[in-house]
Amino acid sequence: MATRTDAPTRREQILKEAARLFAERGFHGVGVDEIGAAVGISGPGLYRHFPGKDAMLAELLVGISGQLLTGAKRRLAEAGGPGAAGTADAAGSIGADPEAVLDSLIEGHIDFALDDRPLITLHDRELDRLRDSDRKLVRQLQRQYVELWVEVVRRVYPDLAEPSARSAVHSVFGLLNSTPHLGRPGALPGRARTADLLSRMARGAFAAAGARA
Amino acid sequence: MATRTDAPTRREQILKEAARLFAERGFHGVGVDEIGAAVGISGPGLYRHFPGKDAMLAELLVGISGQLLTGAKRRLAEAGGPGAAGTADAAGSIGADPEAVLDSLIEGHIDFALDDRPLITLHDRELDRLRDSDRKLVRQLQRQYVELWVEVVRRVYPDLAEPSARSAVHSVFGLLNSTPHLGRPGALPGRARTADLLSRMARGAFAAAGARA
DNA sequence: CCTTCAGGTTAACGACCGCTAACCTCCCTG
DNA sequence: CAGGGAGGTTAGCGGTCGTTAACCTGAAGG
Repeated sequence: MATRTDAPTRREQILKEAARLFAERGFHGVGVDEIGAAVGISGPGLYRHFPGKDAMLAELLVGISGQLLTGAKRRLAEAGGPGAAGTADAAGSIGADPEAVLDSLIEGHIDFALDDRPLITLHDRELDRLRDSDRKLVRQLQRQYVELWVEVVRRVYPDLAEPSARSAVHSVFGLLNSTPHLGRPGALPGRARTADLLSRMARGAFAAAGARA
Repeated sequence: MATRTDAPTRREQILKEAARLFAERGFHGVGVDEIGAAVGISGPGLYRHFPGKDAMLAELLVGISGQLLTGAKRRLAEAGGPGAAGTADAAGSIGADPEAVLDSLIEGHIDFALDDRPLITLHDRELDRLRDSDRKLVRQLQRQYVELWVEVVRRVYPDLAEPSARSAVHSVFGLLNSTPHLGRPGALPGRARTADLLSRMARGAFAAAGARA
């Protein structure tokens, strides 16, 4: 996957601006004219690229969920190590150092939360505005992502019962997804420092959850 | 403050149902007719109790912020202990055991997050839909609440710089406010167990943030 | 040079929504 | 037993919004 250097397509511009506006004012609070204006065209011109306003939200949410899940699976496979390359199922490849895998998952989620704040906001806020089929798809991707985390967490903290582990995972998501509330980017003590703080807190939260539960 | 035993007034019914609907589908996603239907009257009947739809949201958000702040101040004063009753300013009364104060703040926030889930959802989601004056008021109350936490946290972890402490507080709010994602009430391992888990995780997160920062 | 098509434009339609107007009906009170 | 206010009702207005229709334009291709 080479790094993108070419200019973003009009479609991508639209998705990016729509994400920002939806995050700022909510799906119903943004009109198609505003989205159009944000990319320099006006109103109905959007319909050359998307069949409707709903479709933009759907593509955003499916993209987010898929990206999170894909990234997590990749990290899990990598952390399995070259020695475990032959392992068939991803779940089995958590391997010898589950703690490193958990750290990697945390790091990946933090990267996403810091780099795509509007998407993180949408991700758990506008899900109910989707058509039934899209919503089911997104929920399925989200559930897989959660279950992947739960498995890793339980590998690190075997005493943690599954319902508690799932609650803990959701809570840590809440912690990591708090980045939109951390002030405008620039008021932060630096991206690396913030990422480090979040990572330490997430690990600390899990450790506290897993201690003699 | 005696415990309420009398029936809720119509106004209170409306606010409760409006909070639930706003949390479920967003402020713009709910019509006044639906709010009316939820309390057994229909549409414009609401205007006998509120000057407009905006006013309902405003009252909800101001109420939430005020209630959180008031509760926190009370806990801080109580934890100051009877011996510190003469202390003038609240900030000065954190007293001998700041860790106990922090635990109390956490407990209070958890109670709120578990008992009033729709309000917690609204609290950081629909703030921008308010009139300017109301939004300023809510933000001011929220900021005071945050600053109160920051002071206590820095008392417990003196090595933590202020920006980091503020980030940590916001992150822990994210953690505690994740309760709406924890599944329908009943799928949880019991309220007390959930509260305990959240409390441990919050303390663990703060501890990890404060360790040699 | 003519055609085609991607990607725009403006006008306008139909639905919905917040809110007001006008009216009705108990229930309490002097 | 008047009467007045609290708390409803339905009808409807005005504005907004998503979407469609009809039209335009510049660049690529045979």
